[in-house]
Amino acid sequence: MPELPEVETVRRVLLSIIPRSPILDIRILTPKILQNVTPDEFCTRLTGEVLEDIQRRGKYLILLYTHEVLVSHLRMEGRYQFEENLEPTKHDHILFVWQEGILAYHDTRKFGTMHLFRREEDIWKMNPLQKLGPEPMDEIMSVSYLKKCFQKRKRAIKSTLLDQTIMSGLGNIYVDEILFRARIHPLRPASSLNDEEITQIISHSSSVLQEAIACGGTTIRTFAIGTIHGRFQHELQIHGKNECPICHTTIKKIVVGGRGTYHCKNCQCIDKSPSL
DNA sequence: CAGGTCTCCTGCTAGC
DNA sequence: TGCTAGCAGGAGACCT
Repeated sequence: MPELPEVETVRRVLLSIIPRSPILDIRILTPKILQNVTPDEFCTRLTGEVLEDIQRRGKYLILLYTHEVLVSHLRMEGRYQFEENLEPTKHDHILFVWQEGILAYHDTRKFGTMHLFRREEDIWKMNPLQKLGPEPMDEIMSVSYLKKCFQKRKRAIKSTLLDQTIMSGLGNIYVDEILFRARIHPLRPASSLNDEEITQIISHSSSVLQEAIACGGTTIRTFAIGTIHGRFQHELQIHGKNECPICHTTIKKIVVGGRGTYHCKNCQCIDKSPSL
């Protein structure tokens, strides 16, 4: 499933393959993907537009066209595929048509979303971007910032790190990896973390994401984004594993905030006393 | 405001 | 072999 590193990879690939010519036509096969505009409005406003740039914030793709901004979230299984001659299948929902070919938004579970804004609108003050917190590698990310966020939160650190309004970009798999590297139990109340542990979280969040971005960029086929296979899955230490790579204890899978959560009960102690 | 639960959706799998 | 119930999960809605 696409998380920040995958979205960043998609951003780079889309930048390289989307034609810099006017969109000739748009076909909406599944209207529910569109969040804040009608299908008619979406087609009218984007037809004739030319892509200028693509940005990313957290897991959102931000496509800047001449007069419009398309904000796309891939959720679980969303992906884009560009082909010269594309015959839509049952999971293709939105088609962007150029002289040079067709870009299809493909999403088996239809969880993905698209928002459309005008360039003059301040998208950072509107949903869904307005509530996003800083990314782990942003300058304003600091121990004092997170400490303040964690202060009144008694909920599990795992759930807290998945909250995109506090820190954006982390998904289920990466949070497990970060907490394992930081040796923090996923059920620890966020408010119980000390400065040293928060420092560890920031540093591992940043390094896990950057390693994953570096891996994601290596195995892309530039002609079809639907077939990205990142290398980072081979670097996972805890998520989906059976045995702890450090102490060889059997890894526990529990449910935290409704999310499958892997941790080593030996290396990631529930109380603060060091277990190594 | 914090936080828990439900919802969306469909492919996959465990169990019969 | 074939069927079905249940599960997975990001983020927003809704309730306490």
